[in-house]
Amino acid sequence: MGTTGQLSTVPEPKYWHLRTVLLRAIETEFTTGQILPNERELSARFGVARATLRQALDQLELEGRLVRRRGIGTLIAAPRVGVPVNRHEEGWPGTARSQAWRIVDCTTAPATPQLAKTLGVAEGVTVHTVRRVRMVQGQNMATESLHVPAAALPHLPGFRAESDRARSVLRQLERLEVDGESRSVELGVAEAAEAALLERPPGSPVLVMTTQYAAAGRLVAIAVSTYRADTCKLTFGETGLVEVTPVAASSEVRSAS
Amino acid sequence: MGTTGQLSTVPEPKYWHLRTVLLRAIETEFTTGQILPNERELSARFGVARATLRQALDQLELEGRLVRRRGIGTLIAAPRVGVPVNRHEEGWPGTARSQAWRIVDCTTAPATPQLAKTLGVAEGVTVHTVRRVRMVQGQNMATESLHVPAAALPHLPGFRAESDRARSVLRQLERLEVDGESRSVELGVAEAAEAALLERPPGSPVLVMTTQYAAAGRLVAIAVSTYRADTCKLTFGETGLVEVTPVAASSEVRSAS
DNA sequence: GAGTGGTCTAGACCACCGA
DNA sequence: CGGTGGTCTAGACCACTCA
Repeated sequence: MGTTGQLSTVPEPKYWHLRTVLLRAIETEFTTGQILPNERELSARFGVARATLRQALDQLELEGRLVRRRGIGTLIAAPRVGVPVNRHEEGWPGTARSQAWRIVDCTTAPATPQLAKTLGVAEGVTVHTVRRVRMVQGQNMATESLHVPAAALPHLPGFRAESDRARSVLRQLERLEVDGESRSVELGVAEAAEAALLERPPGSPVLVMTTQYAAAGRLVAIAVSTYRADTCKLTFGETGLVEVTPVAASSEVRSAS
Repeated sequence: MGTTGQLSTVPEPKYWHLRTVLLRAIETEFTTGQILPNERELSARFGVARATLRQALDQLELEGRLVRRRGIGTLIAAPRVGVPVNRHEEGWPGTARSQAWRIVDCTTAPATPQLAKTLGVAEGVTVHTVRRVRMVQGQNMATESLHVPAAALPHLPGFRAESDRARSVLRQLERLEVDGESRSVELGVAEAAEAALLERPPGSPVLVMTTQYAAAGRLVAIAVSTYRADTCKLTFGETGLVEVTPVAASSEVRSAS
């Protein structure tokens, strides 16, 4: 019905058509880990400039279908890893498989205006910040900055070595009865610091998850987690249902009807 | 010497430095909706090729800071809109402000192999697919394909007009006691069909949310939702906590210490 | 050193928008 | 119409990896 005639639409850009062609090739003729022909050969084979070919590869990389390694080549990416982000499974310190998180550093400093506003505390109030990295399948998948107002942890022992203080903060947080959490997810790019921890170049796409933790009706902590968008699929499972097979684009599912 | 000190780190790429400079300018000298100087002037002003400038703008657009409109110019983007994705708030048909969803079409067809596998049904089983569009603040923010095996809706009335059938499917689904849902979120790009519905060019970044709905321990529906990544921030709120002020990159928060 | 992807250039033409 | 962003080209040089 409402189908806008394909007739009136301008010819598809070359790079988009290329992407589609390459995607089909990836799905039918290549397997995970395999190396594509190099960019100069591909661009010659398709009769386009290298920049145009790269535009197509950029798209496929954003979709998580390709991984490009300097000095090596362009590889078929493995399917994205489903990463659970439930508090009681993996998202909260000390619970279950918490060894997946590695503490990077820990600072205790007055809240910046921005952070104070986000935490709902007065500017300059002391805030503990624990930064850690999440490893999944041997890879750094995410970095997280956990911000906790010192006032929320009344029984924190005195000064210690940085790593000990980090552990103390996490332990104290565990003891609080966290009774609510609110999350948001949006697209971002990795700045220099995160990029280094994630072993990716600056500007790499990431999924930024912001989690607010509440205890006794008050906000006690905020975590800003940065997940690699190329290899991660965040999973919010209440109960373990069937595992999700990638359905690809919904339009593809539909178009098969 | 051969030492790998920070000294030897390669100079930052021009486009990345440009991005940082422009980001600072955006935050300090411009306000939402304002138009940046055009690309040719900016590239001249910074002494780089237009392609290099565009690479910087691409990054900022991916971060949701800029919107580019052909024939108009490059505008400062409004902050991302927090879009609730709770079943009981907005994510489920018929509940509360469901008028935010507009039905596009509805098909009833045998399941493709891929869809059958995802739904956990036999291939070729009849499946209803309702496609709809979610509007927020007057804009199309997401498209969704809701797949429901016909067997899960035993009391569906006979043949009807397409829009009536769509409504029947949604109504029937409401009556089921949905007792669990499992979600996943990953990065994707809009294919032609979604792109048109979202009023964006093909290849635009999107957040793909896949939701499995269970009733009586069985999987009764799967929804594949495609949210505009440029303007959306998905919010998974259990309880209405404080609204999340964008914390920006976690590293920025830290670096202020 | 040979081969790879990453960056950058200078220029061209196109599709779209508003006056 | 003139101005905007979108696409595409042909070429150059660099940083990285591996043999």
